[in-house]
Amino acid sequence: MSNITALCHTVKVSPRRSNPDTRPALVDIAARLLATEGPQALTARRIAAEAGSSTMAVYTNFGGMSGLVREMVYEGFARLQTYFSHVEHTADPVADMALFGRAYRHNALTNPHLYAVMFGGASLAGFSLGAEDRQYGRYTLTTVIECATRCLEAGRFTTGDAVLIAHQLWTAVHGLVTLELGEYLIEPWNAERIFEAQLAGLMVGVGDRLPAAARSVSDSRDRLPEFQNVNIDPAALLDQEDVPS
Amino acid sequence: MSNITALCHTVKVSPRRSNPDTRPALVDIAARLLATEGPQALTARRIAAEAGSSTMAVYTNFGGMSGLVREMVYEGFARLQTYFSHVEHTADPVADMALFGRAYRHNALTNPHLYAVMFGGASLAGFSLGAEDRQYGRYTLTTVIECATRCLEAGRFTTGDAVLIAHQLWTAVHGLVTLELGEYLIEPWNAERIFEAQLAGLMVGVGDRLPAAARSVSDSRDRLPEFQNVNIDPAALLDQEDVPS
DNA sequence: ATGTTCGACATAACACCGTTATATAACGGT
DNA sequence: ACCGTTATATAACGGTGTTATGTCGAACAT
Repeated sequence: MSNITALCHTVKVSPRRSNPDTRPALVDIAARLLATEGPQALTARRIAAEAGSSTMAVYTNFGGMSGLVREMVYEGFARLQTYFSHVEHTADPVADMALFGRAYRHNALTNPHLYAVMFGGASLAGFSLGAEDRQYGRYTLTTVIECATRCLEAGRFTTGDAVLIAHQLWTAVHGLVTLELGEYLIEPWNAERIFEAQLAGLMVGVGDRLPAAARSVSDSRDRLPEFQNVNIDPAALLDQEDVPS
Repeated sequence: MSNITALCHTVKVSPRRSNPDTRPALVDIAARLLATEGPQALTARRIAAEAGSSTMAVYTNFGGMSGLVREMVYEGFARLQTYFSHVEHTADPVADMALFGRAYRHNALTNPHLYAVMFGGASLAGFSLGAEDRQYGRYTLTTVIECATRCLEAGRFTTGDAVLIAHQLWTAVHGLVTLELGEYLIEPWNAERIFEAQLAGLMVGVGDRLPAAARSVSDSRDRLPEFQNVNIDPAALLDQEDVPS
């Protein structure tokens, strides 16, 4: 009797919660393996062995390897967002804009494998992100869009709209960073040159005056060392909703 | 006796040439599978079954799957070079420059999987290109560098040098195309807008006057339909040295 | 013309991958 | 205390690239 009522009302009867420690531990191990040994080390068996459990832990906690690399992508965007949160609003919005580009590149060069999973992920484990996952990337871009808006309001940028300009910065820096990360494609010293030229050229291209743009880009370079001290908390993943403590 | 002399002189005794048809057939099948069914269909067993042979054919002809995808990369750069060879020198070098960008994007959007292998190849079959393979990409870029030189000589570009400008165009368009190919990252209509803005902004950013740059970019768009009729010869691979007939 | 030889190809096995079926054990609600 | 549900372990399945082994055919030397 009560069984039937329970079935009709709520089916939550008596589940067994998974060990709350294993899930973050798996993410942590996966992130470490990805950073230290590259994508080929990111296998279910390896991760399970490293965690002292079986491969089933990956499936109960993430539903498969796809869910785990999805978590990696979230982590990657979270780190990018962390860097973005460290660029302060100054009196020179164009310099702030350039600093966003530098933060983006700094994040990619600091976590190259993670960045590769974020955007080249279609190949890893035959996994590709869904539409809803992509929203994380677009949410990250809103910070840059706001900065572009400030540049437009300040009269520094005169061409295009804020969304378009933010996308221009994104695609340009992403292209450079991607080719920079792929070995033997661009020499490292050349990448540095191209990046600076790309940054200054973009500012001029969207309407800023050449001398002012050059000065802003130069100023933003002086603010780059701040990112060296940014503390990336490995536990500060985006999936904090199930890690309440 | 003569055995010893033969050994000392030339070791070429009596090899069995591999069937001259199988190697191009495998490349052709691989290219077709990649284009029609994507990277996950690019397996040794599948290719061998399609060719009616065993997986060993891949190893005798290419030394493994790595060699086969290397051939795919060559094919990809050859197609890009084919498109590049179709941009003619006009009186407006900036329009030619912009057309190179359009040719690059057209090639990537026409052969998306091939493009992904060319630059995202680190993930496919755990294969990454070597330094010598990368030279193909840089050779392809020389055409663009020459065009940038013409722009500089014409006084249209005033900032930077030809190599730097060509790299700026490459990285910018590559970044846009990469994000455009990754699904759900950029809306298609937005990609079009960003590309046009990227193109015009780059020209202005490297020193061209805004109205002239806008006109050149617009003119280059009118020349784009020529690429629709470009005939990509599937047999015109870069490894023609061993296909003498 | 004939024998020899060496490599291309086929078959089957190996090691590894992600995934899943099954059994067992541990937890939460009644 | 019981019982159901679910996490976990073990082992297996189908798939991958790769390799060992054997066969056979084509090209050279005689």
